[in-house]
Amino acid sequence: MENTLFDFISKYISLTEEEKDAILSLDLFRSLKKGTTLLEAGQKSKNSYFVLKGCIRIYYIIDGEEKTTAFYTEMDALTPHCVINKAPSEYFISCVEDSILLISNSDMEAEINSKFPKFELMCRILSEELLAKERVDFDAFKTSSPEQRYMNLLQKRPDLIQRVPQHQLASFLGIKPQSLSRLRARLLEKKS
Amino acid sequence: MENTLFDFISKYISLTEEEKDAILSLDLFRSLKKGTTLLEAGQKSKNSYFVLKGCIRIYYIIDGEEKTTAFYTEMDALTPHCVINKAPSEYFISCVEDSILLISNSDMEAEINSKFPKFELMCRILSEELLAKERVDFDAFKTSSPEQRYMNLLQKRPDLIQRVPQHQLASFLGIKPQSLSRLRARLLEKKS
DNA sequence: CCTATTTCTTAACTTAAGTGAACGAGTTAG
DNA sequence: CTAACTCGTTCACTTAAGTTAAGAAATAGG
Repeated sequence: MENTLFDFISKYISLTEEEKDAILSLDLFRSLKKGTTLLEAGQKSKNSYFVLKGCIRIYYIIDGEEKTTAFYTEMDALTPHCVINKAPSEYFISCVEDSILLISNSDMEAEINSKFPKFELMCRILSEELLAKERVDFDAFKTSSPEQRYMNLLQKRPDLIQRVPQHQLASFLGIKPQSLSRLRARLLEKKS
Repeated sequence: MENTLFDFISKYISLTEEEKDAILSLDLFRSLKKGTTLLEAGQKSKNSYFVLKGCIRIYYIIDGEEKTTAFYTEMDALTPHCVINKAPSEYFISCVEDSILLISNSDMEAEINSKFPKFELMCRILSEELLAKERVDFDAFKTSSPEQRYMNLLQKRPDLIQRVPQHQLASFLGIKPQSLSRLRARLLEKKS
């Protein structure tokens, strides 16, 4: 489990054994049951999440309907919007599966960042990378149809289609569950 | 013009007069004519842009069609994906209007960041903010219809609708120009 | 000033997503 | 064990976006 974390960090900076021990001694790992809510809309929070194992999702409740917009799986990091803009959250975060997460809080991170420039550097590079990636994903979404988005997902994150309920996938693809069902039927038709 | 830049920076860190002079002495401001291409698909580049005045856009050419996915106006900063992942660009960047930009390159930034921790800090906070904002925008896009997206744009960036050609706005909203025309006609109908 | 081009709109038709409802399979709770 | 739910699928119908084409309006270039 620790390896997942240090493999991730090593993509950006290198840590000494002492530094690794210091991080582990903070005791930030948490095991959570499927369905556990990590953040609720309207709530304020300073917590960021790093997924070591499992899957968590962001969802909104709009007109009484759940709209899932993002999934985070192994090696994904997530700092909720409410932590950045210090306002109540617009969305919920919950566990899609039993998961093991690293949960840190922004005060602690600020302290570490100011003490260890190495860590600040990692955070900058990571955010820049994630931002560039998010923009490319957004662009791909804008320029493609639901069907193309589904096929793209099938290519890029085939695991998601297996581990996540269809109705959550549907809103992730920007459509209704019935449309996803129909779309899948249409694709099967085409293949034969 | 310099004020636009320093107003922006002051939201994150404070600079001494010497530091401001040092930045100005780098002579990074560029005036560009409407239509000027800043980056082409397939090309590699290390340049980042900060818009002091005017408007630039990102567009893809997919099946021979231009698809505009983003607009950057006054006080917006843009580091293209190809600068981050050091691969050829997937998209074009060009000026929608006559514009004044600050153009920096990543080698220079890396040097400045390592010399001035203050600057590194600003970059981290800025990227984190932009990432959080990009995610919220993406979420809003996923969870709304073209009509809602248009009305949302009317609220959040009314200037864009004035200064940008409709067919570029259309792909920005994820639809075809004809659909945007029809959508606008439909909305006018509703009002009366 | 006029032509060529680009941009925007309109229309008729096609295709696919939204809506509301119903059904069966699988799961959960009493 | 059964009743209540959740989940995925299907269907009929509505609505809106895609497509193709044509023409009007605005813009740019010679």
